[in-house]
Amino acid sequence: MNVAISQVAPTPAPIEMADPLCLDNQLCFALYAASHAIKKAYRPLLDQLGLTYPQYLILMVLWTENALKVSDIGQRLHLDSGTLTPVLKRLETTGLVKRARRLQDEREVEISLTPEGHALRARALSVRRDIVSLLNMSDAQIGALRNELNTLIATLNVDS
Amino acid sequence: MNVAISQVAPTPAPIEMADPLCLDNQLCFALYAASHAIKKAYRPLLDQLGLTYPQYLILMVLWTENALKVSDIGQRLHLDSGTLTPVLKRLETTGLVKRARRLQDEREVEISLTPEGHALRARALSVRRDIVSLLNMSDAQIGALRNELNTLIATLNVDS
DNA sequence: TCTCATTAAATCGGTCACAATTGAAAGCGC
DNA sequence: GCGCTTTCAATTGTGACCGATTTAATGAGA
Repeated sequence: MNVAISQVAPTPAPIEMADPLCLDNQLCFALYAASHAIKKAYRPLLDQLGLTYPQYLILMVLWTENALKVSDIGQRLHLDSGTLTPVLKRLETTGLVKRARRLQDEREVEISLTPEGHALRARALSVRRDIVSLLNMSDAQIGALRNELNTLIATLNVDS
Repeated sequence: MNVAISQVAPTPAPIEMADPLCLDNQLCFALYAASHAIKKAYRPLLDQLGLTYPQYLILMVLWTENALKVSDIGQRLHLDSGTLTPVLKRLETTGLVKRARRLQDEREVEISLTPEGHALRARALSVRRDIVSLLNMSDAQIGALRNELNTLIATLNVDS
């Protein structure tokens, strides 16, 4: 499509086929770009809820299992406290979650939803519907792709 | 798995199946996690080359087409100057690329590889080989997944 | 020629992401 | 009790990302 360089090409070198370092041949770049593309698709919808994408993921965890330790959330999202702590503080500031040291073990901080955080779930459902319709894929296709990716993730996480 | 086509049982489902906001049911999270997992797999290998993952992507573009404008690189990687400028400056600092205003249009900055930048390509080839072997997938499987993702990216980028 | 709009890159502010370190709390072995 | 190690969250420093704005150069029109 837009492969043409506007300038006069000084080197008409023949394109090597299946260049192993060509961007278009990279699964890793496809993952990178797809991840960014979907974040970008979510942004305008999540903006209306006052959420960023990582914040939405954290809430999704909490909507399923409320009152988790920071490390539990981290285990589900594959993130550490260095990433989560500041994001959780922002969610606390916007009034969607509470953070409290556990009495039985003061090292742990329990994250739980406020009523506002709970209430946001309903609006998040419509966000998800909008995204699914944007994807232009059947539920089966979505599920198949998701499973392929989950297999890949498992492979990479085992022998890291 | 046991998604019943039949009518809903008299009792409301004890566990809601196919929770639409459950993390494990999200394609978007699978993409997010897979993207992070592959970045993590690259990190120890790229560390040996003194590169970060985005820097590696930029070099991959330049190994295919040298001497591009900032916006050309941005178009290929789906990134803007706000992201690229600082990364390109770091690549300049480490001596892998040069940045120079174009004489015929002083608004444009041309990015080109230094000899060191060119030389790094050989070592990058072995990085790619290591990653491919880690994936535990055939070339055909990798290509198929890549194509699925590229289709998804195209869909999302059209109707943004 | 002199505006005026357009374009390209850079800048700025805010948010993630992660490695490495810190500090506090808990558990242990004696 | 008393050290020693482990565990958990927080902190720090670096490097992306992106939206919005700014600055400089170009091009078009009156």
